[in-house]
Amino acid sequence: MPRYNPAVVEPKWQTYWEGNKTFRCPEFPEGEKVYILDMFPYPSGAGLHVGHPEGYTATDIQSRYWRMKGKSVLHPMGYDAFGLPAEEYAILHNVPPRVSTEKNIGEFTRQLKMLGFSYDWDRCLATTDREYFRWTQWIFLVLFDTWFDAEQQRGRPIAELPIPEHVLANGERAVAAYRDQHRLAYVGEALVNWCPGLGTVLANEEVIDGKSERGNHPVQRMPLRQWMLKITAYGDRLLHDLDGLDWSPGIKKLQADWIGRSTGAEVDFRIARATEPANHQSSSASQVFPETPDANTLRVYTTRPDTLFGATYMVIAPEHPLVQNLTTSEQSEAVAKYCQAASFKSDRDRTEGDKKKSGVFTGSYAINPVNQKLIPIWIADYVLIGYGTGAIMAVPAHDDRDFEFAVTYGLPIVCVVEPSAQDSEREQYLQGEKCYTGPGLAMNSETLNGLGTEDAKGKITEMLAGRGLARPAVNYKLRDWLFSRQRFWGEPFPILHEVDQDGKPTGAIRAVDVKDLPVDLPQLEDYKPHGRPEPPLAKADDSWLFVTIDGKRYRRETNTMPQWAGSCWYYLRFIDPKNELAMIDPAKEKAWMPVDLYVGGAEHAVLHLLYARFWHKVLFDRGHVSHCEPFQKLVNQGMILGEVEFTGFQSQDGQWVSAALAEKGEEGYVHSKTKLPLSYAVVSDADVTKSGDQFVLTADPSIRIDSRAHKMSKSRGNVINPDTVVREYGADSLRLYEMFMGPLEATKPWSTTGVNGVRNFLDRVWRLMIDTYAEEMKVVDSIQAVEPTADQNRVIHATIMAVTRDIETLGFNTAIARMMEFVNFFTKETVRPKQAMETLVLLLSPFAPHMAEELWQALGHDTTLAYHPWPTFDEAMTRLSEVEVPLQINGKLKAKVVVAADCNAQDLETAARNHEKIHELLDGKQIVKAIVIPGRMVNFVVK
RNA sequence: GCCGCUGUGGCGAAAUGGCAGACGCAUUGGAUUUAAAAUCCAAGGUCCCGUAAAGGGGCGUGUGGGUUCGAGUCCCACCAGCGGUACCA
Repeated sequence: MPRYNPAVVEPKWQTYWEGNKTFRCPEFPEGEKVYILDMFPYPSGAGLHVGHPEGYTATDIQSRYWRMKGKSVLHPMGYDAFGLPAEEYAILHNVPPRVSTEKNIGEFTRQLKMLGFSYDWDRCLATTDREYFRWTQWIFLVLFDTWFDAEQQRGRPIAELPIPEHVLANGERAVAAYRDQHRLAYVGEALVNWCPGLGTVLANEEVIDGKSERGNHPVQRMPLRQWMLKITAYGDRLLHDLDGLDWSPGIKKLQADWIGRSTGAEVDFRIARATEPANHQSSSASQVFPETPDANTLRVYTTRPDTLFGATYMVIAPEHPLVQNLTTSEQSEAVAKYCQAASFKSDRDRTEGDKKKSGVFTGSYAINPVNQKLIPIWIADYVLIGYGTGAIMAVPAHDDRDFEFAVTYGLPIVCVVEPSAQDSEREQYLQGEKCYTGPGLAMNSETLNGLGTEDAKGKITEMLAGRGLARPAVNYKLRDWLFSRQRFWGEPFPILHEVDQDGKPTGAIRAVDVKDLPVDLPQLEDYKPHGRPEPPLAKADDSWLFVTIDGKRYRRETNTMPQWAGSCWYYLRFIDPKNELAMIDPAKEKAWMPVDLYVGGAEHAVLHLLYARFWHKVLFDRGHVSHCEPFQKLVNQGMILGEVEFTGFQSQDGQWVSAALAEKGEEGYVHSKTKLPLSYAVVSDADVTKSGDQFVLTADPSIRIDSRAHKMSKSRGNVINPDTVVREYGADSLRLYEMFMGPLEATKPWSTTGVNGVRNFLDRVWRLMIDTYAEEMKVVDSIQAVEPTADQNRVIHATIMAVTRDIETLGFNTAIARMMEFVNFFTKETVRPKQAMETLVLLLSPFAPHMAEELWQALGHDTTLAYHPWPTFDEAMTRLSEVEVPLQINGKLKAKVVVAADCNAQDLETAARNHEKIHELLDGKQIVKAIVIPGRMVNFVVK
């Protein structure tokens, strides 16, 4: 085999690895362990795209590297296969979801194996496997069996939930209902996102701009009884435990912002009734802040209690329970009209566009507890019923939204926080002409005057708390996780609803016994959604739907779990994938967890990672896992864009229009002056010239051409298929190219000539060692069993040092560059020490494993190099005996001098002064200072 | 609007505060070849002065300031592109 032919080499080694189970991972680590995990793919019908191998190659390099460093490496792969896209795909192709899913999994597996990843395939799993979702259901039962003890800040068994006296007094049913309310998995009436297009409800996280993330269908808000998971209980821990994780600050911030913890105070405002004097009460009757406000009290949440004196009106959400109560007869018509309009508005309408504030006056007033002033109560949809108390005190001087509303409706604006004296807009703030949201000194606030914002918050909260009118409060943007879906292709809930003789639910629920898990999906002819909120599982036969236990009749829960469920814990199952007795063997869990490196796309920054962390914490609280966080180090690979394209714009009559004149219109692009529609066309790079900092048409330089890479998409036709790349260049080239493109975390455009470039490098490596003219596999004659020269040793050791460091820091692009330099160097050497060649093969093996194995064999080894010790280096060998030191005058490079590498500062300075050119330049100048750094540089500061 | 990321040759990119552009693509020249492909070797930031060839000098990391003997790197302000997000009181 003379020439490098990946089409032969690659399948050969894939077969070898598979046949010898080269990458089988031991049950328990032997020595130090490392758990390297990819975000498992969703096996869509489209197959792997080039974004997948990017992260997978990065983890594969690390896995192979650590194996050679002697660690026990757990590196598994599986499939996240339940959920909407798979079901939509099955409907489209008119096959049962299980059939199409298994077919897609087969295709993904073929592609992953084609790329030579060193997974332990014996651990492969899919979330749709009955033996897998059995334990997903089991974990759901753990959630169902857990309540959150706010005092201890941890989840505890439901049996330990203290039952209040008054509940106990109401008997067994009341106690059961009380327990059900406190479970981490509970049924709640929630204003949900119902998506008729998909026939299911969606989590808040799955709704983008009032449309479904998947399919872009409109979403309506409607109240439905749904399974919820009490993730909010873990809000503080999910936030706090981010501190100890080795994640990028950006991702941590995304999670923190999503959790959205804010601190402030709840304050009660007494509603002014015509029948009682305005200052009837200035404190609550009991001097204790009531758990729930009475009908004459409007409770608000504020993060700025220091601005209470500036509260000039109040706003309640249109859905607020006090709307009726507060509306006076004169206002009732206007209020009814406004609230009705608000309820018909979709979330999209509410938030779209310029967000002009609208509202309506209720006719009622509240009493500001700090100064007894009467302030009007308004209704406006910029206040959300689902956050805080659904009501706010409006401080227009210090809140942008309140300011805008106050200006619209002519409400008073009173400045109570003094901006700094240096502020150029200070006067406008003080006059209430502009809104000041920063900190400052309290003013117009009686006893608070002169206090800083933080001090004022504390003081006023304390004062009002003493009168039973306020308490410190914490709020989260995070909402409880809506956990049920009305679709077929998901895990059934292991829950039974008791029914009476007429088949009506009694309200009692019970868990399916663990021994009866899994609850499998029923056989259904027609599992398609029908646009109504009853789940398709309700169409199952009675034999599936109804069960009788201990003489009681039950109907199964017919909702299914969302796609996130299976991906919340797959990393645990990889550790013990075949365990039939438990989710995981605790000893194995302890030995392998946590995940040491988790690599995947940033699109999972909030959803998957937050949900998985939540489940993990519950399992931790209940003693099933030993660490409180699952993923120690997280790295997000950047997106791979399509090839860079030059795009020009053309008007309807085919005339070129400069990109400078094109702007985005309602649909597509329009001419910025004439507003006529423009079409865009890809321009060949041969017709484009660079002019200044932009590109123009060579034929007409007045036409500017856009140059950029776009996201790969079917519609744009710029999708790169890994199969094609492997066929034309080989898997090793694909792997190497994706690592060479740039930093792992950066967004990078694809370049086919770039793939060709790394293939070229692999060819050079091949020719460095293999005699391409020989008939048989044979190394070149220049490879000899001799000691390397000093120069060769320097290159060898410097390369080992750099590649080792770069792999550990995930700097794969520079590691490859170092190996290229190595090859460039040794290509010129007529004698190539065998030891040097072996070193290169070992260094290259994590990146291009097929070629490395083949060369390793050609060099005379008869086993895989996968466990061969990683090359070591001697830093002393990397140093040159002489170095060239730059000489500067006033920081400007003027000359260079060659000195011994160990030359001390004094000798170096002397050498520099004696340098002919420097000597000349220094002549007649006064040297103020000389900065001399041995081995690096000399700088003379002169006057 | 807010948040985040990114601005370095024709392109992808390197560079513990110390020689900007390693490595690769594309380009150009040379060697080899009957020829081509392939391969090997070499060249190049830019402007100015100068020359047969040399050589010499200035300017260069989005813009403007600052810190420093010295800034692509640190600080401040701004601009542009990309991505995310949407009234959370």
